[in-house]
Amino acid sequence: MAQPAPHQVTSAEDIVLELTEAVHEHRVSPGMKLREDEVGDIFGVSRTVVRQALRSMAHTGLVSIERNRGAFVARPSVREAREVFEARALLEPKTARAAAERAGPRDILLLEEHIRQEHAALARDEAGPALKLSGEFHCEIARIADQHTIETFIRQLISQSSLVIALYWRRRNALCESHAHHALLDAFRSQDGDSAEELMKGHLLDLVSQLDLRDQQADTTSLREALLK
Amino acid sequence: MAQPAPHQVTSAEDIVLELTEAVHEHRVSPGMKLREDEVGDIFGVSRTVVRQALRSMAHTGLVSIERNRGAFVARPSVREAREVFEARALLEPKTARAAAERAGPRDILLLEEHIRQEHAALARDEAGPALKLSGEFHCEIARIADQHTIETFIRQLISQSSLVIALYWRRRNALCESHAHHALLDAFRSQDGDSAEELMKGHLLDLVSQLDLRDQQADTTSLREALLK
DNA sequence: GAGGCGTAAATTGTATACGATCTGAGAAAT
DNA sequence: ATTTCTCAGATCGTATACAATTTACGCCTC
Repeated sequence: MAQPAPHQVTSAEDIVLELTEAVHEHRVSPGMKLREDEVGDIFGVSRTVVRQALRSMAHTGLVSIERNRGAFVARPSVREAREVFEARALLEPKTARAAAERAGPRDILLLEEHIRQEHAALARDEAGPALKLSGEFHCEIARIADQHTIETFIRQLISQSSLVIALYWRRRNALCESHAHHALLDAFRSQDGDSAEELMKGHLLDLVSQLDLRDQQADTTSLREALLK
Repeated sequence: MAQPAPHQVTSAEDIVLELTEAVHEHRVSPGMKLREDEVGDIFGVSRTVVRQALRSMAHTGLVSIERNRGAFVARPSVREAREVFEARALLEPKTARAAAERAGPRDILLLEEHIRQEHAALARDEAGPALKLSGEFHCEIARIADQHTIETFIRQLISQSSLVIALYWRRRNALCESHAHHALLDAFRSQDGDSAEELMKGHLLDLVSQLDLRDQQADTTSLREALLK
């Protein structure tokens, strides 16, 4: 039953990383139950450590914990989905500006390599990994801006965006993405903060426009939530 | 030894609230050690629950946990202090705009009452409670803007600001604060988003300008950090 | 067959136990 | 006197044990 761990992990942080990657790659879906024993068996640790990891992920909004009922991969509501992208709209454009103005040759190379990997994943038709890479591109920009606090927030928002996309994405093509990332890279090359800020703003609007965020309360699991919340 | 809890608490979240309030009111100082069984004795719960609370607070940046060494009230570096206010500068002005445009009579009354309490605390010369209230004013604005995700971020930043102020505040007078809050309230009354945004921007710049953020690496505890980080 | 009801199994919440690591005081060496 | 070493006490990290709660299945009633 308990098949050996992906690679033997020891700490709670390792479990967070494994589970987070699984969410980002859409290998686990919103709403999926995360039983403590089960996760513990998979990674070869006791529930103590699993609980740490799950609570940690609850903090970043990837997991929602319901008392006495357990942990589930979060299911952002339409409203939460909107809020995530509104928060991104406040943080990311200005961060892209700062990053563009600071970016060194080393950063440009990293971003180029990153975009190459995105293309490669898409070429191989691996939607999950492509999506994860696409998110990491945004995190990378925050890192270049050298704003650790903001980077933490953006990471969190990217994570939640991954759930939002799983729930509300219209088409299956993520092709538009790479164009936007390419354009950003150009702005970085010429250290053009203005362009970077505008491009990021537009990119985020583009993403939202591809979502289907009409109110759709009724759902399999949401009855309980509708009555209790 | 173990004197009865402030009020008997049961859950980890209660401990988080108690400790957070203590930090906001500057009853505990940055760097203070938080031993697990000491905290457990105070609140009458086992280490299991205390650890949950401490890890939760580590996530919001109020506590820093060093493996095998324990939890401490966080000591933001000068750099982190700057980053906190740069993040606030990205989030709060636009949030104040949105709040001003949405604010209803009910919200105005709440803010008025809030400012009254701030004054009262200052009049009684209770610097701690006054500071806490001052922070809550900002949180209240985020709440009025009705952006839960952003509110969470702002709460976190306010918490950390509390630590920053404890470490880097120049004067002891927090008088300027209430003027700024009053001006914001006026903007809210007239639903003037533009003013609210500008006032908040200025208010934050004002706050930073009152901090002493010169590099001052050398410190009692920072030697370890300097070598390990 | 549909809908409650009750009890047993499953699952989470909390406390305790035990091993690992760190801290600090005192002795020995330079 | 200073430094280094040693060892006991203190503290943290993880696993396990037990209590509280929820879930699920069978049973009864209609």
